[in-house]
Amino acid sequence: MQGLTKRQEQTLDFIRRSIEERGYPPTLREIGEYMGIRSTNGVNDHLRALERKGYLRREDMKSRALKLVEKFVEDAAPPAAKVSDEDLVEVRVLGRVAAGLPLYAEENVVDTIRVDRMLVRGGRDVFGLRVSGDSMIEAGILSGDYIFVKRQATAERGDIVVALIGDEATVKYYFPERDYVRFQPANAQMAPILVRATDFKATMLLGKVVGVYRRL
Amino acid sequence: MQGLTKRQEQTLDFIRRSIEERGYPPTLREIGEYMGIRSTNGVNDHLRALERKGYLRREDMKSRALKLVEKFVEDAAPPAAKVSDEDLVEVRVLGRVAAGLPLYAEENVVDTIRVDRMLVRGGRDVFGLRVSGDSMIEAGILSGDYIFVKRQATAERGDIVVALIGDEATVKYYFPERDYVRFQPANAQMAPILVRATDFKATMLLGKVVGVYRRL
DNA sequence: TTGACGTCTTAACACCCGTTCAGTATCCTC
DNA sequence: GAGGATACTGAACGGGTGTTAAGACGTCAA
Repeated sequence: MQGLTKRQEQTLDFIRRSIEERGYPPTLREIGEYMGIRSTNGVNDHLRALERKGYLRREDMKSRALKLVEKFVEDAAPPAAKVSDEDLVEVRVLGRVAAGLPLYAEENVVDTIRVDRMLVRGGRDVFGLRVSGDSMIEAGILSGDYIFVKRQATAERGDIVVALIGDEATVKYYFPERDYVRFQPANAQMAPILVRATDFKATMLLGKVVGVYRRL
Repeated sequence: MQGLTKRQEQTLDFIRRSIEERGYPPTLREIGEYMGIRSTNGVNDHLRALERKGYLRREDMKSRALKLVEKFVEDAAPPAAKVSDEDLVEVRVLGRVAAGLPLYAEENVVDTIRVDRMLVRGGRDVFGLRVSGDSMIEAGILSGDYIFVKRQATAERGDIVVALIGDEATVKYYFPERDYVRFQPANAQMAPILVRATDFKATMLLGKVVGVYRRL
């Protein structure tokens, strides 16, 4: 009678992991989300079973009041690899690309996010933008993605850059040619933008894209 | 500067004891009752102070989501002045997808990176993987990208998931059909992988992809 | 004196969360 | 075939809970 079913064991495992990794037990709905159970009652059934079989204790009407019965607690000391704060970079998200924006305005900071330096190599002079449009879809940059841009006025041929073209910031491949600069979309249905070399000023280049992030 | 006041220390002690003795952290009102504070906001002030000084971590809008910062559980070394960590999530990068890997092996942690919670909504149960291959190229996931995976044993139709198929972890779209589960690549040149429903076990689903990162 | 900080109150709000009820379906055993 | 676990869905209810606003009081340093 003490045997657990597969689902019950999964439930118990999840609770155990939650306590170990987060420091506090999950709610019914958190368990349900992990297990793919839409109903809190479905989860409750599992908890009642675990309680009845002696693997778990609960207190009525309290959130997260789950306690594993001692003999089933695994005491595995997690290493908790510590990372120093010096590995962090603060990135200011300035706005949307291809949206006609005053990029340098301090007030325009939409958000500030922090990521590991490992992810945005290129030092401290990096800012973030939100992408609008499908012009770089074949380079794996979709509408809605965040891009991390290292501020620099020059770029290598073939880099993905953010450029200010006619008061609008856009993301494109950068191809300097003999008489003009070609800003090439990564989308077969879109034409490149050509800027005459004489019209091209370095200040048009806002920076080089060093990272892409997409939330799903 | 970083020292605790008498009340703050009492608060911290109570939280510590609550976790040790009951197995889960207290609510604001439980703390208030013990401390003789009638107002949840009074308690909140203490918690904010403890958080700011680095003794405690909290998650927004969650009940009992208190966690003692580990190094203060035992020794009382003063905390290094740090920017508030409350918005950060630690993600363990476990290895490469499509590379035949023992995913759960503790030794397999390739790296630990920290990103803002904003970027990986889905809580703490998220791990990272490095992508190999072009099977999801049309979904904007390229070879070499990092993906962030929320651990869960089920998924919705159309989700991008990480699944264990024949000892290999792969990233695919998830389409459950009547008699089988279809794992669909986002690449017109690749065929879907079909798994008979009778062969399909929930443990094959490692999680759902909640984020993509690419370093350029 | 002013200002920053710690401490706490009252109040209101909105979401979180466990509980319960009413079903459906499958599998197993007697 | 009846009965009993197991494993859910869906919905509703009500109290639990974190959050925020606005303010009061005292201490301590500038």
